[in-house]
Amino acid sequence: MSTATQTGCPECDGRLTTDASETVCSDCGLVVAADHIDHGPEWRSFPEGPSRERTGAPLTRSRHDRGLSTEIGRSTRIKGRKRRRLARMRVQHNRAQISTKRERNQVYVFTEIRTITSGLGLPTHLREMASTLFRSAQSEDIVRGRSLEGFAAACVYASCRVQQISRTVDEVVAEARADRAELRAAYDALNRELGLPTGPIAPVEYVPRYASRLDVDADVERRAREYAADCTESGVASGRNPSGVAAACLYTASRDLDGDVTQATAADVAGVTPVTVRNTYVDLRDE
DNA sequence: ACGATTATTGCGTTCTT
DNA sequence: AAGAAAACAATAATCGT
Repeated sequence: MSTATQTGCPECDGRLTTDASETVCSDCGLVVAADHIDHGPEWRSFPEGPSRERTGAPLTRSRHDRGLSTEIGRSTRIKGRKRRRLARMRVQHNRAQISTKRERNQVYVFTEIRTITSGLGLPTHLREMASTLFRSAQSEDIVRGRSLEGFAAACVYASCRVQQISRTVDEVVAEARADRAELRAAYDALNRELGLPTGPIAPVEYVPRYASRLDVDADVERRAREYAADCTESGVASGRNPSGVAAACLYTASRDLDGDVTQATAADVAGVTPVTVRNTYVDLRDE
């Protein structure tokens, strides 16, 4: 799903490779399609205000009923038949609560998953996978005690990992209502309890996207892809942040061909530091 | 919880203009 | 000569397992 070859690039007739969010020409680097905007849930459609939320604040994170629930009290002053009727009502009410809580959580998480996936320009099937993942999480009872926001983000991130689609944690968090810690807590739980088949993502998967952000020539990108493949081969990439490796490959390629990419700018698009780029660059050279 | 990678910071050096 | 970029080093934070 990561590499589809169809008709040629409108610009130079080169090969088009499609990653989850962008269709990029491998020869000239032209980004053919990169639709990131979704006109989904309404709070996202309102630009910056004091708060994007239209509803009030008292929704507590990580309490599964989100702070909104109704209890039927137990009064000692009511006796007899009336009392037993109340007890029955309480039982039924609570049962109803449990199922609707789940549903409410689902609706909430699904909409959140939707805004994240569309913000990242991820395809529909990935969104569905993320949603399914959350259902599994619910039925395995691992949601309790962790934030729903974290799960929404984690389900998206996990789906990317499983499907070898290159998105960093930071990129996901940027679109999500969760922070890094929440994502990780949920992601760890997901991995532990569900045993996801998540391999590391190959650095080469990051190259096209970063290449277009850096606005480098097509031959630089092509060379960077070769370097990325080498890194995976030779073990330079193993154990390292694939995003950083991709940045180093782009830097090296650009340097080879007298491009103007500095370690700092390469590091910047990949969300790593120049030091990281430099270290991988050195290792890449010595191979 | 551990070991390895990465971030951060600061600093003397090399390259560019 | 001045400023930017690349290099190096030490410690703190974070990641993958």
